[in-house]
Amino acid sequence: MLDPRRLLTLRAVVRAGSMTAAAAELGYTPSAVSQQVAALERETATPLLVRHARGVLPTEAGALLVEHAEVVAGRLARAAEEVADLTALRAGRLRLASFASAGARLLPGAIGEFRRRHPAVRLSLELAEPDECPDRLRDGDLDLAITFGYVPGPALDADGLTSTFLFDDAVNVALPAGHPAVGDTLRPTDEVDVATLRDAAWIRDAGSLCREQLVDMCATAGYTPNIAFDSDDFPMVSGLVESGVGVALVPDLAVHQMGRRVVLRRLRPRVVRRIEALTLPNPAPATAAMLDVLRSRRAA
Amino acid sequence: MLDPRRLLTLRAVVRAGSMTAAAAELGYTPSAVSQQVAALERETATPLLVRHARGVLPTEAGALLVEHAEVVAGRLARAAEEVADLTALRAGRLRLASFASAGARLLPGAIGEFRRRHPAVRLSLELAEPDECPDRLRDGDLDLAITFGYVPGPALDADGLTSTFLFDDAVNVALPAGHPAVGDTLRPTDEVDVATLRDAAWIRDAGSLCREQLVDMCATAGYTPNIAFDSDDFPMVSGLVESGVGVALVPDLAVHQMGRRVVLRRLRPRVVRRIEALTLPNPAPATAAMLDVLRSRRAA
DNA sequence: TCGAGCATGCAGCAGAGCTTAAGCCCGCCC
DNA sequence: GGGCGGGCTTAAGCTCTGCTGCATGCTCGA
Repeated sequence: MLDPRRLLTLRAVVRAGSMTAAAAELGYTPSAVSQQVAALERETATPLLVRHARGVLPTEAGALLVEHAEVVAGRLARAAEEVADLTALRAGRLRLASFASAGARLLPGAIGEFRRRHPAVRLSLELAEPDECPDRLRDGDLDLAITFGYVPGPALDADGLTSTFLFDDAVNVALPAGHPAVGDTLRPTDEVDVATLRDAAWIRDAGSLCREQLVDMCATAGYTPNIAFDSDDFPMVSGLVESGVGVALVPDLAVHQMGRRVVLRRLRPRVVRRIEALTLPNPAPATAAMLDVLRSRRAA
Repeated sequence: MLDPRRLLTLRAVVRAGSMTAAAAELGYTPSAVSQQVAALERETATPLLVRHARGVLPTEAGALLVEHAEVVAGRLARAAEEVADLTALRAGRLRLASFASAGARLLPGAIGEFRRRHPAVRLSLELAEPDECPDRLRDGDLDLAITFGYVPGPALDADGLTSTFLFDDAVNVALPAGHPAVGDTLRPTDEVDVATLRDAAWIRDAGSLCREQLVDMCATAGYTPNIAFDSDDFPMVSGLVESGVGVALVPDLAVHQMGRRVVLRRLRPRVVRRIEALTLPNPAPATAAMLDVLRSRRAA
């Protein structure tokens, strides 16, 4: 394969009409240009320029190479330009993933803000559970994932990834209005002790992290929960709670999906989901820009 | 503009899936490849690869650059290939020029031979007088010109060009059968002394070199020719000679265009046209190949 | 005949870029 | 769980490409 550097030098020479003029354009001495061309002629074993009193003219082979050099130069320029567009957020894509409740409550605002700032970036969003996100980020399937981890609870395996704390999402227990474990004495500000729910039937969020979290929480309180139902849909959970099938854990982010006859109370000991944005370290510009948006909205 | 070398390295890395594998392909150490990629990332101020336990994957910007690199690599390969085709005479063009009588007698055979040897080379031929050929060669309008110069006579201005002697084309005088300067005593092998044509009317070849040559020849013999007619068409010259308008100089190459009632005799002192092939020094392969053909036919 | 402009060759030097060696991180296997 | 191996990175050093500066040869125009 030919040396692209020399090919571009040849192009400059033919465009300029003389080695001296090309050298001036390229910021070299005529000697350097002459040597480059000579090397290319040696490489191709063909004369590429006919030397002239007033400069040089390309031979057939020279003209052929210049045509290719034009394409190469054009590509190099376009490549640089497009990468610059990418870094300046005048182009590019951002592939987001999030768990369902953040998708409904947190992201719409952030995405709106991002689109306002960087309208040229193509956005995509899909739902994904926290535990599948790290691998998909590492595989290059995703750029940024909104995940959560329970506190207390095991940390997510985010080795080699950068996690940005967004906020803590408090977890409530959802109870039917007259639940026996609650009685009539409950005041709106009261918390419910996990231990008092020992005999409750549980309606459990089917998300893998949430499944484990319920069991862990009850284990800490000294019992194994009686799980009556698994569901991944909060409106359905709401209906089940309302109709007295059982109680459920409902984080703040999903509260708006609960019917109004459901009673929501904080837990004691406190349980929160730590909401985070997960990215590769050294993220691409669009990803970094979205992190900025998320951070700025956390502050607000 | 981006460094094409580094761009191609990036391409190799992404294709290979790891820097180490790419280094092996390229014949470098992994360290060298890593430095190249790092330099490119510095140059573009953008991460191009995500580092992985089992190798690397391109980022969006990296994939973008690889696409461009593919085009560049393709062009470089095609360029090398096409130049190789040119040098191997599997492609290319050869622009010939010649004066009229060589075009009719010398070139058809040579061109046939050339086409047999190198059928892929596109040939073109145009008529051109010897004195315009050097400049057109130097300007790159022509690749090879068949020219002639009279001997004795001034040499053609072929500065900076290479001339290849082909053969000498003897010049005859064409006379009407019973021309007074000849009488009835002329035998077929006789020569005609230029001096004896002092009083002849001349029909002159209109080609610039030939115009001058007639005057020079007569001046050497001590007189100024009486020019009755200028023509650039040998059949017409033939007719004029036959009908007794005058005499004319006719080189061997044009003898076949003379009518059979015209008498042709060698001149004393001898006059020849030196037939040459004119090219640039260090000619392109197709041009060199045609020189070979011309030389080989000269030998035969 | 001289001077200006251009290409080229040579000597010399600077720096790009390679190699070697060591380190670190990650995943795997015993 | 700890050693191990594959892979990327960094630092130091060296090689060699490729540039500069200058002298030369050439052509053309005055």
